[in-house]
Amino acid sequence: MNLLTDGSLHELAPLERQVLAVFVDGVRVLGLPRSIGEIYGLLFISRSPLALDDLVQRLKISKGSASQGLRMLKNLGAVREANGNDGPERRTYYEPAVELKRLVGGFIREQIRPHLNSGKSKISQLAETASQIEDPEHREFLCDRIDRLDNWMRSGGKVLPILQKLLGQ
Amino acid sequence: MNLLTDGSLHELAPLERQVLAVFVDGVRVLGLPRSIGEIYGLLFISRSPLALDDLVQRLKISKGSASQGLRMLKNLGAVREANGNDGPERRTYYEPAVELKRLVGGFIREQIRPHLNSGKSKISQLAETASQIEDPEHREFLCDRIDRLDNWMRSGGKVLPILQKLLGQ
DNA sequence: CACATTGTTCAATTTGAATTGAACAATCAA
DNA sequence: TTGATTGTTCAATTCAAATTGAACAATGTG
Repeated sequence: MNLLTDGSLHELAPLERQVLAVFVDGVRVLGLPRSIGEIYGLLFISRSPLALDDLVQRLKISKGSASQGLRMLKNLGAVREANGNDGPERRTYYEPAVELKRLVGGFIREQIRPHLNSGKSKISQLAETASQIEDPEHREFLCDRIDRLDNWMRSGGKVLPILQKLLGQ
Repeated sequence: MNLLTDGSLHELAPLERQVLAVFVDGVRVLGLPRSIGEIYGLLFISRSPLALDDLVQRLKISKGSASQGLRMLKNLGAVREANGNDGPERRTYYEPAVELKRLVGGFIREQIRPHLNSGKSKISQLAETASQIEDPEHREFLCDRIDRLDNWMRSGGKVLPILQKLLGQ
């Protein structure tokens, strides 16, 4: 039990609620679940790192959600374990990564790249299939479209690192 | 009734199915509904423009879905009405916009910008609220974080047009 | 006009993803 | 060892978003 009055047991303040709202619909745009926004948002607006239990109590979510949410945020590199500030505490505390560069990088790596890659392999299959069409005119049309698709993917792949660089301040 | 054998009444060919699959999970990454991917995908891989009824029959979706899907795609600028190829046909036929630039532009305009804007206004409210916190240390912390949030938004706003330009070939 | 065709709207339903909660590890302390 | 604390897993449930389908425009045709 934490003896310091750090507010972990209180209800959310109005300001905190508003911040959470911003993050909740921020992550929805990115196609991530609401709880991810709440967890990251609360860490973002908290002065000291929080443990899983703090999240459960203050956000009124289940341990399961908190655990899974933290895992995803760790994978995204959006959250890290706070290195033990005082003695050998057992619980692990988390703090947010607040550099836009890192957040964007993690999102691209975890959410965008995999889709781009699986897309590319699907498309080379498509090209194969299309090249075997009988009717020459139809085949030409299909190959043309698939080629276009392939170019989209390439463009995407090229733009991502640039994007990352631009957002690195 | 179309007398040309353009395949509108047939089942989807394997190749078409594969293309749809690519688009379906393409749009899922963007947080758009599956039907959007199917509709756009079928238009993309069809040699001639299709009418609402063609979509209903070939994709086996309801008229409602097709209508709403086409509306969204029109708003995104991803689909346009095919200008009457032959006489005064009553149905309207649709064809896909295939320039990446246009697709990205529409998505940014319709899906990203609105969120950025509403986010900005929420954040200026937040800054207001935070500046009224009593405790100076806490206030400073909060203002700092909110300022950071604001910077993220600005960065986003600046990067979008660059992104658009980069994808314009 | 009556009737057919094309398309829209929106309440009801379905579906898929997020969340819960209970059982289960794992780690430490007495 | 037992019990307390911290965290994970996953089947069951809940919930929000997408889809349906039926009623309703709108437009053309004889």
